[in-house]
Amino acid sequence: MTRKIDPEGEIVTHIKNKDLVRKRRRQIVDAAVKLFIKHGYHKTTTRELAKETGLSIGSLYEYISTKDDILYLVAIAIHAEVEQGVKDALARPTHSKDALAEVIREYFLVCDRMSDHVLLMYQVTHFLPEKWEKKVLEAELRITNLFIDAMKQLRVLGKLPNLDDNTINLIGHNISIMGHTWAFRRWYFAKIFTIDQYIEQQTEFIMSYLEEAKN
Amino acid sequence: MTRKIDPEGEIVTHIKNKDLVRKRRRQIVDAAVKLFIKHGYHKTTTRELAKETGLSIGSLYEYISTKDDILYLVAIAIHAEVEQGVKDALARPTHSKDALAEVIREYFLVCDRMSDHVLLMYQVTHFLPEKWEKKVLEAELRITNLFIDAMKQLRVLGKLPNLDDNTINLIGHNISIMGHTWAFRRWYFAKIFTIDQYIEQQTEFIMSYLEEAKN
DNA sequence: ATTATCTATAGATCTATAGATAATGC
DNA sequence: ATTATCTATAGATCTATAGATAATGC
Repeated sequence: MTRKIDPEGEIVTHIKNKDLVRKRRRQIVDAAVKLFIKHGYHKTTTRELAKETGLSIGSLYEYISTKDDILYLVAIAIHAEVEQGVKDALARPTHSKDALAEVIREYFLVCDRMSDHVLLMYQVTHFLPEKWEKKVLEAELRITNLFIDAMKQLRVLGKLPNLDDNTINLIGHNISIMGHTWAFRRWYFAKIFTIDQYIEQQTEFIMSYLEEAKN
Repeated sequence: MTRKIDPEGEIVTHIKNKDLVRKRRRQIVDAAVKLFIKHGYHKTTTRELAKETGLSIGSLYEYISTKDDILYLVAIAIHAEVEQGVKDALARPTHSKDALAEVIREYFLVCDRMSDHVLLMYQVTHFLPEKWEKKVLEAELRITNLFIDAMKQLRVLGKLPNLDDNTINLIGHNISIMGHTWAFRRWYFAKIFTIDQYIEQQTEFIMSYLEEAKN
C-alpha cells in the first residue's frame, strides 16, 4: 500500500552505481535542508552546499545538473517525511475513541517537529520548475487526502454526518493548513499555547463542526 | 483612529524633498510588487527594478540604501492595503445581521484580489532584516486583531458565547489564515469552489463553532 | 579500463558607489 | 549654490563545466 516514490529517477546523472547515487543524494539533501533553513535557498551557494555535503563542487554536479534539482530533492524529501509520519499514525491501532482526532494529533506533532521545514516549503515551492512544482503540489495533496479519506471512512461508518464531498475536502485542507499554521505563526502562538493546547483547541474547533452538522 | 503608519521615515535617504521621496518610493514599490510577484525577490535585479521604476540605478539608490529596503517597503505597503480594506469594511454600516460574517467576507475578498501579494509575503517575510521582520509581523497581527476585536465586541453584547480570550485569539488567527489559504491553495480550491462558495463554507465552519459554544 | 572525484576557471552576473552632469531655487 | 539624476564601473560573487587525477574492478 505504501507506494514507494522514486522521484530521483528523473534527475539525470552520469554516475552508474545506483546505490551510490541514492547515498550521495541523501547527503546532499541533508546538507541542503540544513543550509536552506538557515539562509534560504537563494542565498545558499552551490559551494557551501558542496562543502557541507563533503563533496567537491565538481562531484556535487555529477549527482544533479542544476541548483534547482537540489531544491526539488529537498521538497520531495520533506513531503515524504511528513506523509510517512501521518501514515504511521494511521497504521497504528487507535487507542482514542476518535480516530480522526488521533490522526490530527499526530499530524500536528509532525508539523511541530518539522516547523522549519514547513516554512521552507512555503518559501520555495513556487521557485521550482513548473513540472516539479506540480509534483510537489501533488505530494501536498496526498497528505491532505489522508485526512479526507479518514473522514470519508467515518462517514461510511455513520460516525460522521452526511456532509457532501466538497465540504469534507475543505475540512481536510483546513486541517492540513492548521498544522502549517502552528509553524508559521509560532512567533505568536507559542506565547499563549503549548503545542498540546493548540492541538486540543483546534481539534475542538474542527470536531464541533463535524458534530453539529450531524444533527 | 486610523493611525497613519509612516515606515519610510526609517529608511535613510539624502534627498531633502519629502514629497519627492514619497512619490519616488511609491513608484519603486509599484515596480517592485510587479517584478517580485513575477520573478520573486531574489531573482529580480536592482537594474530591472530601476528600469521598471523609470529611474537610473544611481537614482534608485538615492531613495533606498540596500535591496532589502525595497523588500521592506513592499511588505509594509501590502499589509497597509489589506489592513485598509478590512478597516473600510468595518467602517461601513453593516447590512447583514451578522457583523462578523460581513467582515470575514470583505477580508476574504481582499485576499482574493491580492492573492499574488499574499503569496509573495509568505515567500519573503523571513528574508527581511530582523528589525523589519518584526514590524511586518506586527502589521500582520494588527489585521488579525481586527477580527479578534470584532468578536470581543460581540461577546460584550452577548451575541457571542463567553469564550476565553485565548480561544478568541485562535479563531481570529484561523480567520486570518483562511483568507491566505484561498491564495495559496487556489490551484486546488478553484476547481471545486468559487470565491463566494469558499467564503460561505468557511464562514459556516467558523460560525458553527461560535454558535455551538454558546449553549 | 571504467567509474568516481577533484581542481581550476570561464563566463556571466549583480549590488552598490564615485564622480560627472543636469535641473531647480534664490 | 543646492538638490536631484545619470553614466560608468569597481569589486565581489556564483553557477556550471572542462580536463586532470584518483579509486575501483576485472
